[in-house]
Amino acid sequence: MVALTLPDGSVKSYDGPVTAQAVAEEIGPGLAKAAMLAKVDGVEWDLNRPIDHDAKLELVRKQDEESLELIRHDAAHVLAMAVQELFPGTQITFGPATEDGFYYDFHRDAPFSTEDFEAIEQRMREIVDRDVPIEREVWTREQVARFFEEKGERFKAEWVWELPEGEEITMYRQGDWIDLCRGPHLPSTGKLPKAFKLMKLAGAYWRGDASKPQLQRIYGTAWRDEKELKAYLLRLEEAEKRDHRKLGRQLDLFHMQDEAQGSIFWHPKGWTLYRQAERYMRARLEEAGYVEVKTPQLVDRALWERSGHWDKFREHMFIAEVDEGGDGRLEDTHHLALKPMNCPGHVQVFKQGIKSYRDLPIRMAEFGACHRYEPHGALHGLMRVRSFVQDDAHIFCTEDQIEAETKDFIDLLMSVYKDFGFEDVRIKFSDRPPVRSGTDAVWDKAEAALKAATEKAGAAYTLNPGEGAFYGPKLEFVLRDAIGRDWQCGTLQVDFVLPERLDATYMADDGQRYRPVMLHRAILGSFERFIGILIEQFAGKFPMWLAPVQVAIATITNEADGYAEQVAAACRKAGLRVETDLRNEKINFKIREHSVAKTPAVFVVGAREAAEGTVAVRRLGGKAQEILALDEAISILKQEAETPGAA
RNA sequence: GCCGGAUUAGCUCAGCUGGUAGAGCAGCGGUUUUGUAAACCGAAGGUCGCGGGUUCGAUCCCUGCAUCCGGCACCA
Repeated sequence: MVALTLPDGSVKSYDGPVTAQAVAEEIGPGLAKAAMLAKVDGVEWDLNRPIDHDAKLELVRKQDEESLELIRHDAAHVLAMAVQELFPGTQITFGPATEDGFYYDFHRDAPFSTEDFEAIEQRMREIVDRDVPIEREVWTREQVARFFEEKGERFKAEWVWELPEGEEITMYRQGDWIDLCRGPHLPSTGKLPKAFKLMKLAGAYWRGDASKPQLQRIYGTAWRDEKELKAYLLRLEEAEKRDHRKLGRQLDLFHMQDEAQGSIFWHPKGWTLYRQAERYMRARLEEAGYVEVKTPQLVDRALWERSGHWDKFREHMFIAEVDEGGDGRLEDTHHLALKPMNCPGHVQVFKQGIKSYRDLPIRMAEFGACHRYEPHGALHGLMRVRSFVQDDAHIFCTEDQIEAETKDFIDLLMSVYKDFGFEDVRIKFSDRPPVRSGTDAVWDKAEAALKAATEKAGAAYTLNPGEGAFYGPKLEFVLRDAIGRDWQCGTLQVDFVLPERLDATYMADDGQRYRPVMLHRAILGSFERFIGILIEQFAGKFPMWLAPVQVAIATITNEADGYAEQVAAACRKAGLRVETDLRNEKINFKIREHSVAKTPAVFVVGAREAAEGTVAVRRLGGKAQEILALDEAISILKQEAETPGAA
C-alpha cells in the first residue's frame, strides 16, 4: 500500500508503487498536462518515477515559478543531445540551469560558431517534437565509468569517481542519448516548451580550473512560453542601453584609450560626479569617527616583501626600477612598486609613536589611488581597471572591539548604499583560501569573530567557501549591474596576519605590548567601479545631488540672453551646477538635447520670463512646464540638490 | 592569461563572390530668432586598428600583433 497525501490534505491510496503522473491523470487531464515535476516529502521527484512509500505529494505545474529551473535543465540536456547528434565526437561534461537560462560545456577540437546555432536550435526543436520519454536509471559507479570510457567520454568517466561514496548514481536516458545526472527531469522531451534560444558561445575550463582543458560553453535561455522569452530578450535589450560604457560616451563622462588601458580619462562631467561621491563619502567618514591620511604612491619593494604582497602578487604589481647611480650597476638598482593597496602604508602611520589601548579603535581612511596589473581579459569598463581609487580604511582595534566595529561598519555601509539608491545588496562571507598566511588557529579566531559580528549586525549572508583574502576572511558586499553581473563593491576583512608581519603593537592597560587587529574595509570599493554601477543603476538619470549638470538654462530667442546669464549667475550663487544654452536653435531642439543629456531640470527663458523675472521649469522625463519666480525655482532645486545624509 | 567574436569618418553603422569607400547624426560655413524631444542649404571630413604575405590589384583572402566585446580563469 502506498498512501499519498496531497496539499489539500486528501489522501490517495494505491496497491503498489505509483507515479505522480498517474496521480495527476487521475485528478484531471488539465493537471496531467500542466504537471512538470513532483515533490515527494519535499524532495524533487520525476513525474514518471514510481513512488513506493507513503509520502506527501505536491505537483509543480508549468505555470509555477519552480518549473523554470527544471525547464532550463532539460533544455541543457536537449542541447547536448542535439549537439552530439550534429557533431559526432563531441564530448559532454556539465550542463546546469542558470539564473535566466542554461549552458552546456562541450569538448570538441574544432570550435563551434554562432553560425551553428540555427542548426542546433532546429535540432533541439526536432528532439522536442520526437517526444521521447526521459527515464531515470540507477547504475553503479563502475558501470557508468566503463560505459563512458567505451564511448570516449573521458570527462564524464572522470567525474563519476568524484561523486560521494554511497550516493545513488543516476543516469537519465532520452531516446538513445544518455547523461550522468542527478535529475530531476521532465517525463519526456515533448514537455519542454520551445521557448528557448541559444545566446552565446564562450570558453570555460573543465571544473573551473585554468590548468585543466578548456571546454566550449554554449549559453542559452529558456522560458515557459514564447511570451516570456520575448519579454526577456526585450529586457536584455533595454539593459544594454544602460551599459555604463555606452552612457559614459553619450553623457560625456569619461573615456579610455589604448595608451592607458585600464585607466580612466575623466571628463568634466564625469569628474563632477566622482567629486560628489567623494565629497559625500568624506563627510560620512568624518561623521563616523574616521581620520583621513595620505600615503605614498611609490614604495620600496622591501615593504611589500614584509607585507607578503611581493611574494603573492608581484606579477600583478607595477614595478619601477630606479638606477640610483645612473651607471647601470646592479648593486644600486632599487625596485619600487606603485602601491596596489593601502594597508602597509597605513600600518606605517599607525606605527609612528607608541599607541595606547586608549587610542583604539583608530579608523584610518584614505582615498588611495592603487594600481594593479590586472590580466587583459579581466578589464571591463569602469568595473575592472588597472588604476583606481579605493575609499579605503583600516580600523586598528582590539579583538574585543571587532564585533562593535563590524556592526557599525555594516550599518554605515547600508546607509551609504541607501543614499545612493541601492536597497538590494548581496552579502557574501568568504572564508580561508587554500593558499594563505597565518596559522589555522588564527584563522579559526578570525572567521569566528567576523561571523559572530555579522550575525549580531543582523546581516543575511551567503557562504563563499575558500574565497577569503590571503590574510583573513572577508565580507563582500555585492551589487548587480544592468545585465545582471555581480560586482564586489564594499568589503570588510578581519586581519590578524598583517599586524604581525609588519610588527604593529599597542600598549595595553597591563603595560604589555599586544598586536592590534586590522579591519580592512571599503564601502564603495573603488570610486571607478561604484560609479560604473551607479551609472547603470540610474541609466544616466542621476538624482539631483549627483547630476553633473543640475539645470540647463535655455533661451528661446537671443533677446533673452542677458536675462539667461543673470539666471545662471543666481543659480551658481546658490551652489547649483548650471549650463547655459544660448545657441541660435529652436527651443524644441534645445529641449531635446538636454533631455538626451539627461539633465534633471531645464529653465526655459524667453521674452516673457525676462520681463516677469520668472523661469519656465521643465523636468527630465516630464512634459509639463511650470512657471516659477526665479527665487522660488532656485530654492526648490537647491533643496532637491542637497546631499543626503551629511552635508 | 585562455576560448570565441569584433575593429570602416568624432559617434552609430552600411559596403554583394577582391577593382583603394558610403549614410545618418555631430562638427564647420551660411540662411533662419524660434515657446517645450530633431528648421533649411552648403562645403568638408577616411593610411578601412597596426605589421607581413598571396595577387596585376586587398577594407575584403591568409598570417602575426594590438585593443575592445562576451564568457572562463584571476581579483590583495
